[in-house]
Amino acid sequence: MSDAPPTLPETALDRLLELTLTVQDDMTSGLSALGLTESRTHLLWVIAAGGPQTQQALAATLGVSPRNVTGLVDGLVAGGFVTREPHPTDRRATLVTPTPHGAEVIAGLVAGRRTLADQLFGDHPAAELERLVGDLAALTARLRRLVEEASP
Amino acid sequence: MSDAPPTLPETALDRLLELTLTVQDDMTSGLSALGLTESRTHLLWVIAAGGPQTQQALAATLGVSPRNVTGLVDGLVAGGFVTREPHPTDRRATLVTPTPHGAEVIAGLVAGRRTLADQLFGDHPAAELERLVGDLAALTARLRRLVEEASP
DNA sequence: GCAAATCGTGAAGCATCTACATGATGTAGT
DNA sequence: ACTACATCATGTAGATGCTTCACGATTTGC
Repeated sequence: MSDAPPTLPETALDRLLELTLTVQDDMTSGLSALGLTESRTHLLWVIAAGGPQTQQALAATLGVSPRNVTGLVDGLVAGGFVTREPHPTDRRATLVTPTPHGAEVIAGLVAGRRTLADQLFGDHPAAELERLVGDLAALTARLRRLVEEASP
Repeated sequence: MSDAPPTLPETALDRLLELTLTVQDDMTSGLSALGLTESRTHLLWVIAAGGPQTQQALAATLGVSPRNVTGLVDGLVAGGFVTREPHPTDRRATLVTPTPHGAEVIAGLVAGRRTLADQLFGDHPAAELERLVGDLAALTARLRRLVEEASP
């Protein structure tokens, strides 16, 4: 097929996409060993950060439909990671609450995150790391702006 | 929940994950407008790069099961992006071949990739870009090594 | 030739996601 | 208080992406 040599910006984008895929792989492979999937882990992580929440709140935070949260919570309940507790004041709602086992797994995830971060970035000089953080943040912000402009 | 302030490496990892998710969003939103999904686009991209191929070859390149490729090609055929042509020498195999419309879409994807790359990186000085490319490549290589060590 | 490997796909199943409909409950307005 | 309307979770139905196992149709190696 017609092969123009990739420009430098194209190379950068390709590397970025490659890294994206690799990060994805790394996450999922580590998670499946714990009996977790990526989506369910994301939900568990949100609960870890924000405490027991209604499924509506989780849906808003995760950016998915409330119906989908029902399914994700079903899976986490089946795995013994969380329970559905009655909401103290609203009988329509349930509070998705980590079990002791779920809390253990969350602690493991937090520790794993730190370990991975150290393995990846631990030996970088602080100045260089801050520059990288700034680069990544700037890229993210720019991408978000592009997405919003495309679909207003 | 217990909130230790994130370390600098943790911040870097968080930014990386954030960027990963944003890239994902950007890709899928642009693609759905074309009637494509990410997986099917990935397959189309491989065909664009390597020409008409058997489904076995596509499965190997994509890293998925041959059975899955059957489904992806089904979708692309239904959308008029590709056809299944008989293999010239092996009557068991089919050559997944882009239609004229599929070729157009591929050309659009190539152009879109360049546009996005320029929007994201076009105004970075070349030296800085090369440094970023190096950083991203090094991160990818390191991650891959970690994945392989974890599951040999 | 004949047995073994290969190609594509049917069948069955799981996970993520969607939109729409429904019952139960909460809230606000009159 | 009673009626509307909004909200919470979930049943139903369907699209997509992925897997493994089984099977018929070939090709290939000996």
